Amino acid sequence: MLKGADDVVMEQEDSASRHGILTSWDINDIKLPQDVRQTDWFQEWPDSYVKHIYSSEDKNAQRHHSSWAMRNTNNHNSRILKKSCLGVVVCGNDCSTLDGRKIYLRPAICDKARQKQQRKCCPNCNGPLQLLSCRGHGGYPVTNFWRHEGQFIFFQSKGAHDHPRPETKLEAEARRSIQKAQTALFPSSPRLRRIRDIESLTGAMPTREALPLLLSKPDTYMLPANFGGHLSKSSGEPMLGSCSGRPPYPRAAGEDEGSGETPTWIKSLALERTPSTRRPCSDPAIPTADPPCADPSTQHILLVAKGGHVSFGPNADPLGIESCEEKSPLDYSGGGCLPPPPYPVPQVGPRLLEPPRRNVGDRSEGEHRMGLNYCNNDVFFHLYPLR
DNA sequence: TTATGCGGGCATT
DNA sequence: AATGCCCGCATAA
Repeated sequence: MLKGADDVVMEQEDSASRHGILTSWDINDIKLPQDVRQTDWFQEWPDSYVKHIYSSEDKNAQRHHSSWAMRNTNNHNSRILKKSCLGVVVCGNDCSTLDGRKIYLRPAICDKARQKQQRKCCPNCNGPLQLLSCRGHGGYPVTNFWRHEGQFIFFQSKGAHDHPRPETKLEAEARRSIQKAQTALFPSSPRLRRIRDIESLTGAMPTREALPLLLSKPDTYMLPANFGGHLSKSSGEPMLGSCSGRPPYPRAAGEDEGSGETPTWIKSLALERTPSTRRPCSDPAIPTADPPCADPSTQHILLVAKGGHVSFGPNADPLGIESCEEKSPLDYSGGGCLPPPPYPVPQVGPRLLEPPRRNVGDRSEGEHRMGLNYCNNDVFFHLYPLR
């Protein structure tokens, strides 16, 4: 990020003005423009210092959605909703699969759920998970502001995300649905429940053979048609993560280069339901080889590629994995990745500047507590004897 | 159970 | 005073 924030803003406003888009406002202005000629498509991945004006009819804007993991932040201003980015959950081992995919999980928005999430293990190498916090706004998390004014919803983003994109909200929701289906299919036992915990967290999926069974509520797994745009209103609305990926005529401002990055497994689910229309979008890169960090029996996991793609490992036995949550910190030299690094090596991006945070030692999450997330190798060795 | 929003409160600048 | 963020609470999905 070599450009200054002001440069970025100016460039974007130049670009926006060329498109006849009104950007000469700030979210804190007493009066916001109401002579808006054109509203924006909903932006799934707003980044940098962008502004958007959405229609107040836009469901996603109404809900202040984002595919970034944004949490509410109190700014002591009830008129302007402020949200700050939670970053992305990565593998503390910085493990990769054979095809170079990284694990980028979506941090839970709810504090309690996020703490629970951080006690779990990497779905790929079983190493510790690490919350990579966002520091894209002067060392602080990127902030998004939402303000409802008249028939418009004004959106402003401050800061450029300095971390990879997490899995989308849609993927997380689909996972939860699948987890529910699993719960219905497999009556609870403590062991199964813990397995499901991991699957819920990581996106681990049932075997493909089992999927049709689990897709008993097909609509649940289809992408919501209202997530991704609003102008078309009645039909043809671009879907978040849909195969079409992009709106038919999106605005240039804040163009979302990632909107076409459909998670492979969602594509696969869509393919299962609508093969004739979805087939051209299928991703041929669904891995067929074993990922490097896990026993083949555990590879029904969600893998997120560098570009945000998601795919599944080959079929797996859902009983082949055991949770290591809430175990004492231990060396994880046998933790799936062979050979493992001698210490966690988060390398998602250089962190040259410490953020101006206070009471860092008191913080209950983020990089500083990754040491608590290590897994119990006794359990792990039991399940994954060294070859 | 989790996401979301609100607002009190505290520390820092 | 502005800002950042923690926390608890309430509500919705």
